[in-house]
Amino acid sequence: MEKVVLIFKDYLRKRGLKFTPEREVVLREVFSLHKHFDAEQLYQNLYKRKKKISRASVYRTLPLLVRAGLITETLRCQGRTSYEHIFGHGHHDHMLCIGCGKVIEFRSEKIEKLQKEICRKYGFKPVEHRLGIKGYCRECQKKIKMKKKLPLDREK
Amino acid sequence: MEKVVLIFKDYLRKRGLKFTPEREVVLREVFSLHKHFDAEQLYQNLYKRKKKISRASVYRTLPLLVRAGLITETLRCQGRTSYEHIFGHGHHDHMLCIGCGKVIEFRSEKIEKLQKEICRKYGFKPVEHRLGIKGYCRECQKKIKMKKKLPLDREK
DNA sequence: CTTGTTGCAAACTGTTTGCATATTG
DNA sequence: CAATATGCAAACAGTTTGCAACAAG
Repeated sequence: MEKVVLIFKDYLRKRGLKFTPEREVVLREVFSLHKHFDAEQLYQNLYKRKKKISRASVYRTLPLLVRAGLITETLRCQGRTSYEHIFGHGHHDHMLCIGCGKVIEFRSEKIEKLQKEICRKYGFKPVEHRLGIKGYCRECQKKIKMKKKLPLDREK
Repeated sequence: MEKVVLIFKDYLRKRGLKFTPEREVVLREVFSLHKHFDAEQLYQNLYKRKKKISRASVYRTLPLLVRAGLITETLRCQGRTSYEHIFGHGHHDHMLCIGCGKVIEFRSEKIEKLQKEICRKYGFKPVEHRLGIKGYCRECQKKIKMKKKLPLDREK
C-alpha cells in the first residue's frame, strides 16, 4: 500500500504536480477497495466517512491515477466510467452478468498469447486491451429456467 | 439490404410495434454505412441529406435495431455510444489506434473457442462479448519513432 | 512567492422523457 | 379508431470547467 503512494508521488513529482491531502485520500480509498468502483461511489464512500472531498477533485484525481499506471478503466456499465486498481493485481478479463451485475474476473494465458500474435500480424503495437463477456452467471441461469417463458424484451 | 428491412419489420410486427418511415430511413442509413457510427453522426448525415428526423427518433430507433439483432454497440470512444451493423457481417473484434483513431477489425477462431471454454468452466452463459485492443497502428508507430522523445502526457 | 489545487456552481455533452399531435395497423 | 410514434423542448446524468481562495514545493 505504501508502495502505491510512492509511485503516485513519483509520478506527480516528475511532472511538477503536487501531492495534496485530497489526492492522498482518494488514492488510499481506491486501494482499500477491492472491486470495481466509479467516481460517484468513491465520492459517496469518502463523504460518509466524513472526508469531505469535492466531486470535482475526485473526477480530477482518477485520470491521474490512470496515467500513473495505478488504476484502469473497466467495462462501462450503464453509462458510468468504472475503474479498478491494477497495481499488483495484474491484467485480467471480465465476465459481466446481465442478470445480477456480478463481475467474474478471469485470466487466460492462451488468450493473451493469441492476442499478441494477432497484433504482431497486423503490425499493431498493443498498449492495453479489454475483453468483456456479457451473459448470465450460474445462479441467474437457474432463476431464468424457473420462469416458464422469457418475457418479451419490451422493457425499456 | 432488403433482407434487413424484412428482419426489422418482422421484429416490429411480432411485438406490435410499427414500421414507420422514420424507422425505415434510419435503418437504411445504418446499413448504407460501412463503418462505426454514433447517434449524432447518423442524425447529421440524415439532416444534411434533408431527411429531417428528430434526434429523439434516432435515439429511439437504435436500441430497436440492437434488439432486432441487426446492429451492436462497439467500443466506446470518447463518451459516445457507437454502433456498427452486424448483419451478414459476423462477429469480430477490434484494434483501436490511439494515434489516429483507426479501427482494425479482426477475428480469431481460436480466441472465440477459448472464450467458450472459459465460460463453460465458470458455468457462465455468454450472450455477447467484446474484445478491444488499444495501441498504435503501423503508421503511427513510425510517426512516433521520428520524434526524438515522446512528449510527457500532460495534455488533458 | 510561484505554480498548481481546491471547492463551488455553472456549463456541457450525450441521452432520455413528457406531452400534444400525427400516423400505423 | 385504438395503440404506437413523432418532434419538440425540457429534464437528466455524468463529467468538465471557470474562478476566487488556498496550499504545496
